[in-house]
Amino acid sequence: MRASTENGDQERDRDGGGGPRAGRRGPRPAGAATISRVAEAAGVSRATVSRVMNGSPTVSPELAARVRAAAEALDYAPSPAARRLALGRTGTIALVVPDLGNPLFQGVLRGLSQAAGKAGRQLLVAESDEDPEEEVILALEARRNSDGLVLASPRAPAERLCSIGERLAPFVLVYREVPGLGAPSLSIDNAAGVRDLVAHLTGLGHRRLAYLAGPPGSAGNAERLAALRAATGGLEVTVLPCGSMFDDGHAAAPAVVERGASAVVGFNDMVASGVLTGLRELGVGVPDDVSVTGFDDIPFARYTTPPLTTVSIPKSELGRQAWERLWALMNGEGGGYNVRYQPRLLVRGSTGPAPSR
Amino acid sequence: MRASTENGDQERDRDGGGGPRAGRRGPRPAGAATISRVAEAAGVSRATVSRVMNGSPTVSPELAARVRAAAEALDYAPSPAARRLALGRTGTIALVVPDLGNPLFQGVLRGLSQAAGKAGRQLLVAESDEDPEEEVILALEARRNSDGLVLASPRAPAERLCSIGERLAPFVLVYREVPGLGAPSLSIDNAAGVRDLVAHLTGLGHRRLAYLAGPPGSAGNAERLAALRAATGGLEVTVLPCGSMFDDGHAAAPAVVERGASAVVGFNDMVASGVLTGLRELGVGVPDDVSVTGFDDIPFARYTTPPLTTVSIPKSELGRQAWERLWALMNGEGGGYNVRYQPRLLVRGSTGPAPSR
DNA sequence: ATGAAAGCGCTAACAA
DNA sequence: TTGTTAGCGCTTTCAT
Repeated sequence: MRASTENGDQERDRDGGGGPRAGRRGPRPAGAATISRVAEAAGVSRATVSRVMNGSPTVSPELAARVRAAAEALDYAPSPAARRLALGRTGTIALVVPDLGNPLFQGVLRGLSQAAGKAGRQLLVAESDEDPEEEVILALEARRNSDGLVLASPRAPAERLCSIGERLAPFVLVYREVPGLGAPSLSIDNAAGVRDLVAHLTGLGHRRLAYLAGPPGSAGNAERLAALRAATGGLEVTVLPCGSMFDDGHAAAPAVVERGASAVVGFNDMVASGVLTGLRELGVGVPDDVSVTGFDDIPFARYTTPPLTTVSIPKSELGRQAWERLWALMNGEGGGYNVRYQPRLLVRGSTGPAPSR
Repeated sequence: MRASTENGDQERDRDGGGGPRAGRRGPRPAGAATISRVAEAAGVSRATVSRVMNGSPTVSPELAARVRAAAEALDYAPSPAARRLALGRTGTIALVVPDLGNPLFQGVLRGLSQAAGKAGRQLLVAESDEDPEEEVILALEARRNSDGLVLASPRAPAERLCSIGERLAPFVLVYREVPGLGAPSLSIDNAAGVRDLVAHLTGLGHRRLAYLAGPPGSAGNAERLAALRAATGGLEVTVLPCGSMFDDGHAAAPAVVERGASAVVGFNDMVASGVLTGLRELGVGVPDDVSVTGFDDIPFARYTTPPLTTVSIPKSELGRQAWERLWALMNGEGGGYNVRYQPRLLVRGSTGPAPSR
């Protein structure tokens, strides 16, 4: 499957010891200077070059200068691959998410990328495409190529995660909490968010709600739905299967109307925006005829018509915090407590008093 | 800056040859099986284990089975770090973008991630935060840790890019074309998109346009603006400094009204959506009083009120294609021709006939 | 302060 | 078909 070839480098002979055999194949970037060449050019040992490159203070200024000059002249930079092997450290951390198209994960990606970047770490990203087993495989592989992992795995079964927990360490879990897993978890208090939403809605007089359900199997959806049921004791709640995308919400509009709900609670902002549009197309006024709420506060939520009432969650903060935790873990400090971020209700124009009728 | 420690592993002694010295420090994942241990357990040489792990057909079935059993029992997987060094190949490709929050780059990220993932490659991602020099530094570093690079670098000066072109190879450039750079480029024909937009608008009778300019220094903005000027011979075009985010567009609404433009051409969909909202807040009807167009066709553009007229560009297709090109390049096949994707005009509700007044 | 040498864990010529 | 051996390019004792 792999093309091989390449052999266009002759000039090689380093390795001071004058090894018995010489000619070898060469998967070398063909031109990259090595530590040996620099050492030779500077007239010092490889150890000294290594010391200089790593800023060890135990090198005489003269030598250091000579080495630096030689390195400069040869345009030398240490091979990351060789350092990985020698150091047993990759300088990289990994992020595994189900869907890079989802603003939730984009948020943690950004936060993590910036935090890790600032600390001089590289970031490996993998997308599981919502496949539970794929999440696990990718996590394992990503972890082997990095020093630590941030895992957003809404689908993989808890037991599965626990069974590989040790091989994943150090790692931190985001948007989910798995009891018994030995990793810190950064999650959202979905129930609290839903309660705020429901309180807001009932305060406006709404008694007939419709819930636009997220993808089945999503841990977030399960939590939000359960909280909704718990928070709406005497109320009528219709659960409409929906999804997580604009189009899913859009397609659900007719069903909402048919059920005669006065308020619809979307699984997330995308389905909420979708239903907003769908409702308008159906001639239903929002919020005059029906109120709509979202969840997550994606950047766009402020710009729907009317602007979406939703609960805000700290997406990129999760990424930044994930880095902090991971960093602590990688330094052998404990992972600290789990935290659940409390969402904040954002009342905007898409909700209003229930129509009297 | 780096905490060190770790030393909790004693049991070590491999290396069949019985080397003179023995005790060593050990940055080993503390527990990971090595090829030597598997070889020992299976009673074969390391070479044989390597062969089996790499599916070489030149191993007798018995041996292969024994090796596989031993590997399984020890829970062995080859060290990626060691393979990198031995093979001179990382199994990873890198993507460098200015802003992970921008749907344009998210699109190529997704396309690339999926294509590379399907091919069993890992993906390294770095964000330059719109800093031209940072783009270059990050690109260089990312490239050293990968086998190939996809670079979205709207800011870095062409000469700078050319000067490091060799060290970046193999790589492909997206959303930009740099003559003389020895890398294939996948870009968007911004001028064509703008022409379509202008034709559409003038066809509707618009004569006074306002352009909401993107960030200064953005290559995309420069192209779009130049094309706009070229395409609007006798027309009045006001250029309003704006930016690339929702809020920038939103903030520009008053200026649009003040200039009395009958149509506003947004640098991208985000500023267009922003101005849409801003205009409505000002009591200006869209498209009755003024028409608005965007650029890019981000997922949300269909869901604004009214839905945004824009030009669609193949964001994730760019990512997929980038992988194809990179793959070809990595196999020593030429990079092929540069391609400019032609955007497609999407007429939606945000544009209409110019008011007669 | 500097160098010699022994690996890190794997692959691939080469020999048998 | 299998083993031996020489690296890949770096870091790090240990001895000087």
